[in-house]
Amino acid sequence: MSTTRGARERARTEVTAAIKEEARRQLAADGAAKLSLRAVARELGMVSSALYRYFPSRDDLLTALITDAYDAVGEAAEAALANAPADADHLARWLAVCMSVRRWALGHPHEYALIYGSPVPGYSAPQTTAEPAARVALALVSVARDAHRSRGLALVRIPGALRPEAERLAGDVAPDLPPETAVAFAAVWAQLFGLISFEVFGHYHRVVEDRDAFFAHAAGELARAVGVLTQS
Amino acid sequence: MSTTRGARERARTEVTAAIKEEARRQLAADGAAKLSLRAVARELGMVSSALYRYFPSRDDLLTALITDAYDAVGEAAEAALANAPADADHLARWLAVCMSVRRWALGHPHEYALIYGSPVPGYSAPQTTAEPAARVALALVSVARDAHRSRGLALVRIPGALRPEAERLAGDVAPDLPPETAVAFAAVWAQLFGLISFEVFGHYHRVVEDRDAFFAHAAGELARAVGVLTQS
DNA sequence: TGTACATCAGTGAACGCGCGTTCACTGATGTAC
DNA sequence: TGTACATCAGTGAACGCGCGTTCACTGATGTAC
Repeated sequence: MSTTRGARERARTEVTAAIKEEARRQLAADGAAKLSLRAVARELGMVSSALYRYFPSRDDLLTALITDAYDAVGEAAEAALANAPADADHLARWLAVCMSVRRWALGHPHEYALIYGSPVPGYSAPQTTAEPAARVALALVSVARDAHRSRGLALVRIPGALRPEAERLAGDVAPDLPPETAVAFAAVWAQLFGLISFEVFGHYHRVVEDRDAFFAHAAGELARAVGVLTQS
Repeated sequence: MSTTRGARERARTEVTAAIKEEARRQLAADGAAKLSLRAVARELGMVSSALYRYFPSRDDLLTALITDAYDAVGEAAEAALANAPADADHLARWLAVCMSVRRWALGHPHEYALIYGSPVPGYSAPQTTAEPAARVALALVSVARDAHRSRGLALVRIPGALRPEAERLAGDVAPDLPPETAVAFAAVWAQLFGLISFEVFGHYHRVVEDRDAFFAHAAGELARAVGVLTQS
């Protein structure tokens, strides 16, 4: 009984996955704006109206892709942490996370653009995406937290005007970290994606050539900016 | 003769400007992907085919908007430099440039997205856009150069692996600056737009609240990262 | 185990829409003699 | 200064296309008794 009922459900999740997979293929080919339910259905050999059994509208399909993309890059970041060699110090683990995010972005430029590029016009992400969106940041925070615990986190300074912001931010995100670090962290978080976006979106063209070395160095400087040090 | 001939030409530039203006309005309303020649023509009371007297295709109109956007933000940056108080030190001038870019971005989010967001799918910017695209970076470089001339630029360090990249980069962009600075500068350049993009694209939602103070602090840290100091 | 009924995936046709681009044309504005 | 011709902006119709979404339907799969 549970197996037969499972059969229908299994079919459903399989078709849902196939739809998303094909949608991702088209995303990679033409970008988010041109993603079309009809084209996806066509490619899957279905009639376009059949997709409405799985996604109530095009926007819902987009939302699913966005959530998946956040989860994918978040998973990459978490895996980088989990797979770091046992003797890796805080800086090495920080770099591993940054590099895994960059690698994912370069491997999935259109999915990256979907979540870190221009917002899709007329579309506003529902609350649901907030949690997966935080995974990369949380992976980095956990490195800072480990460093803090083992006295490997240098204290950074912030202007007095940012004190209240720092307290609030630390309270929301990482109550166990110094508030100053939380502010530096937010800046570094945005800056990391600045480095990656410029590379993925083509702004390094004719500017930065040795991109691996450049990124490694820049990501290391970001670690320094939040106070993550080499010695563990 | 030159006045009459000027009349036709003046009309032409006026209509061209009106088309771009309306296109920018629609860009702000619906985003680049939905920019439509027909809608622009309709709004201007023209027939859609008439636009082809001014722009040979939709892509050419987009290119014009992109060039204009780069010029607009570049002009904002240059104006910030030009209007800085005479007694402003290097750091103050650096901050003025950064803030003018941010202000422009927040005031023109869709034009900003056009140039610093996801690349428009199927569209590739012609060489023509390269020069206006460089204006913001050049304004910042000029601050660093002034600082260097007046011994207000601290030397930064880079790993040996980046030496060749640094030499090449400095040679291309700023032969009068130390190569190490050129590398730091490229990173800071990408990071500045990371800070701005996250704000414009909504990633600070429920994260960073006091955005003015936050940006001012972060931009100051970027100055430090390239070695631009307070004392002039 | 067998039958009556409910659920649900997928069909096919249709609605109404907007798009980029081409083309032959009209009529006004500019140019050359 | 006047006239013949060339240039050019703008028109209106048309081509061919794809889109999101709705709706009544068929037929297979699952459920309850």
